[in-house]
Amino acid sequence: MTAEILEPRRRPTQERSHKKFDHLLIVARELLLEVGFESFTCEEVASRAELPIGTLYQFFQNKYVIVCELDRVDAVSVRMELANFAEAIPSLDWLKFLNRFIDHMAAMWVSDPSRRAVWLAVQSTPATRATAAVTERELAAGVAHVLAPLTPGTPRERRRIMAEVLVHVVYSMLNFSIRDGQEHSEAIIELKRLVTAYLLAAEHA
Amino acid sequence: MTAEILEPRRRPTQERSHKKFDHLLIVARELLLEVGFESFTCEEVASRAELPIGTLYQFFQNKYVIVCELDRVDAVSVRMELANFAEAIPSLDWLKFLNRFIDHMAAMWVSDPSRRAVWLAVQSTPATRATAAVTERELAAGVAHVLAPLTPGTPRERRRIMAEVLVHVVYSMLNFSIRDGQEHSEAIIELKRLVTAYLLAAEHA
DNA sequence: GCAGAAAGTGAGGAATCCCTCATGTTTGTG
DNA sequence: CACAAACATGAGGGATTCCTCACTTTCTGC
Repeated sequence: MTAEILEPRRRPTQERSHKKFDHLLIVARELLLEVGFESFTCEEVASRAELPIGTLYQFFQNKYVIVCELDRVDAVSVRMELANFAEAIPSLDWLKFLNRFIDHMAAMWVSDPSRRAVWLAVQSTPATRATAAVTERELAAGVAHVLAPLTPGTPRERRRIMAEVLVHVVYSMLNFSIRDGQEHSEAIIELKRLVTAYLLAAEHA
Repeated sequence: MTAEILEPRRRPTQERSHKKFDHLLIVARELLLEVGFESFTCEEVASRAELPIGTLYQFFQNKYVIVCELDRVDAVSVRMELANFAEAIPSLDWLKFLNRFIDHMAAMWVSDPSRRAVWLAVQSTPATRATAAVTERELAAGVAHVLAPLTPGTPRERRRIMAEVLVHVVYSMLNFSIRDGQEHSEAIIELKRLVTAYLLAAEHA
């Protein structure tokens, strides 16, 4: 049951294709936000990017690979933000830390709606879900790493699971908070309550 | 922003079509579990049901309507179970009540994997998501109703939101717990911890 | 038993998508 | 400078899916 990870069939080495590769991803992201994953086609991406379809297929076997790549890009960005936060914030008050980070994530999803579109896309088919699960687990590992010095009492394995649950719940509630096309900030408040209660309970256990 | 609800174009009144209607739904559910929503086609449903394609289109405009109908069926079943539970269990210990009900839901998702397939399907496109959101909100209203006598201190509006969050988180974590095609019971344990902590925190606030 | 409503049927036109592949061009390197 | 590797291109074959619509059959109520 090794998850087949969807990767671009080829990554550019030369500058010229590098630009095309990146441009395709930018256009793909816009299109995804605009039409949703179902109506998202490779042909339309190539056409909007004003690149021949053959060029797109040089890099991406199909649309699943494209959205997985977009998801990976977003996850990298989240991991970087997480690292920044972890460095900048006095590490003792980890509850405040998490709450702020959740606010930050929510702000990102609002300011850049394509993040949600990408997340929804990768969740929507078995193949992309499997790839996204790996990406999500790596992210969770990062979260566990940040949490480690702050919750020394928690066993390693337990922390791993908690981090995975946290990541999953945060994404799922972020999604929930944007139902009907606009932000519902109460949902974010509840998310913070939920996460806070969960972590406090774990600490006292 | 009134959500367009996907409904069958016609519901049977006569017995003969009633049977066909139900049979189509049964077959559709099997197919959905087998191939996933993307590869799920009306033609294949009709073919497996050994009914002409025209008959299917008598009832269902397209595949989105079919999965929304399946989702509705499942939601009705959950509401009934919820009512049963609410009646059978001594109502004082509502935490135990929720924990048991979550176990029950998990058991259902394990014993009937098509439930997850249906849930995933309705989550995967904008149109079905909107319809499913309505169904989910109705379910949440039911949960709020059950919770009401048990948490008299909580304001009505707050309880409504909490119920919606609960329902959303439970489904999302049920889904999480079945990653990779098999149950991960730790995830269910964490779900119960999460929900318990959330509710306790709300009670003490 | 009859009229009108409900239900049943399936061939087929229209519309996409997918993605390869044969051929030509550019770039990097020894 | 020459050769290999990387890159670029886009026409088109193959495969699906969608879903209507004109016509027939069955049922139901009076």
